[in-house]
Amino acid sequence: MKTKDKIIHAALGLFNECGERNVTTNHIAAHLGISPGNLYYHFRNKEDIIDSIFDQYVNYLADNFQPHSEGDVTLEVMMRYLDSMFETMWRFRFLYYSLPSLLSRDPNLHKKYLKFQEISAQREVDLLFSLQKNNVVNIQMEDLDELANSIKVVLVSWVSYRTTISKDAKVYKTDIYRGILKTLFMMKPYFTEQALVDYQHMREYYLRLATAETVVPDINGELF
Amino acid sequence: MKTKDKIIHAALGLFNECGERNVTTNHIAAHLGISPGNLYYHFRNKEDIIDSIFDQYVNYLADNFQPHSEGDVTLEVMMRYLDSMFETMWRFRFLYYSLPSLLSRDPNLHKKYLKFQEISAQREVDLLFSLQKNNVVNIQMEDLDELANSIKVVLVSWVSYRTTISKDAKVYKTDIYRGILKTLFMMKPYFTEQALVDYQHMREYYLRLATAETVVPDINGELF
DNA sequence: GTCTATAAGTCGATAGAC
DNA sequence: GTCTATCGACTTATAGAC
Repeated sequence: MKTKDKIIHAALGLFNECGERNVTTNHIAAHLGISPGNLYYHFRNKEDIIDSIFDQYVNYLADNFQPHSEGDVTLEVMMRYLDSMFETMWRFRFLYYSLPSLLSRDPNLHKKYLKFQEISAQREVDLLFSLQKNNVVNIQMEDLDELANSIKVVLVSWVSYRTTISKDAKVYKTDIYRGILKTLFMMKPYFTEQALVDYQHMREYYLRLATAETVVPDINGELF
Repeated sequence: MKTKDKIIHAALGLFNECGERNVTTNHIAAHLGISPGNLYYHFRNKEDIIDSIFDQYVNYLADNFQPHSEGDVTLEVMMRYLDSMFETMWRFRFLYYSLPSLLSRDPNLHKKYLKFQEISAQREVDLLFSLQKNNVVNIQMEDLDELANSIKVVLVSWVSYRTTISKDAKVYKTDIYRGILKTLFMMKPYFTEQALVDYQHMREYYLRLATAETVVPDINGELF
């Protein structure tokens, strides 16, 4: 792996583990066993590193999200979407750990973020609309946008929320499944009777994952 | 006003306006026209200032929240509760601007926060339960806790969320009313038919407040 | 209580040799 | 590409005079 990629990789791992504000360029260099000067040969500054990670994040999500086939959009398709969203947020969780602070310090990143949010908001509305057409949900048209937005709020806030109520101020993988359960629950009042059966199955599935024994993250496993 | 109180007051204003991480003890002192040494005579360190503000926050909420009378708990009572919650979060919005970062740096504050959250969570469950008894909402018992929790997630995340989607990375008072609308919307599927009429009225009321001309906050008005 | 002055440390970033 | 060495800016916090 090239040094530039190594830096991005190490930075992501350390940011996720310790929070971006607590990780200096010196830390990243030391962690890789390279000099600070070398790091600054590859990146103009710390912001530059974060920007690169954000680009990876957007690409990662684009790769892992199959645009829903024009066929039937079932609850399962919706779940795959939420799965992939939460999975990505786990992988890049430092971004959501203190998003306001991150964005206020980097207007360029903020612009990119807003653009990205606009796209995913539209995608969620589309998904709900398709669920509607397939009789999975029954939502009044005037409520559809707002439900999609409510789900989005919980989605982007989840990592941060779980961090605040965690005794050791950390998120674990099981927290992610709880997030999926939470968004499922928010859709529950709108499910049609036949979809409610599927809801119960999915709920049980994610509940099992959410209550699985919490594995203390291994920093080496995280980073390499 | 005593110097100690002046410091707390100025710190709160600056934290809200600029974010706690961007405000140093020197900034606070300079803003008040006192010396850094003087500030450190009154507070051991910055953490000490934040802790004092948090205590004010808890007291403020305790004062402004009238424990719901044992009489009828209507939708209006619930709204007064949400009103006062959001109002408090506006007044102390810097706390929610980057809560995870704040709490991870101050374990003592984290403990206090968790205790406080536990109390308010229980209060929200109680409120929903009372609404249930008064035929305002109709919620299956197994869903009551989860709905209360969902509302709480949106509540504590709202300031942060609105900051991220704001073009200038700031929250305004109108954002607060949108937050109330959002929590109202989350309860909507559970309202009984007669309560839905009240819902529409309240929705219109807060919608007017939310879409009122945005007033650019005056830093002097904020601080003095 | 309040001030001035400054120590002690951190962090981002660069210069210049190899 | 990588290293060593270091600068400058900023921040917290304290010592000691008034």
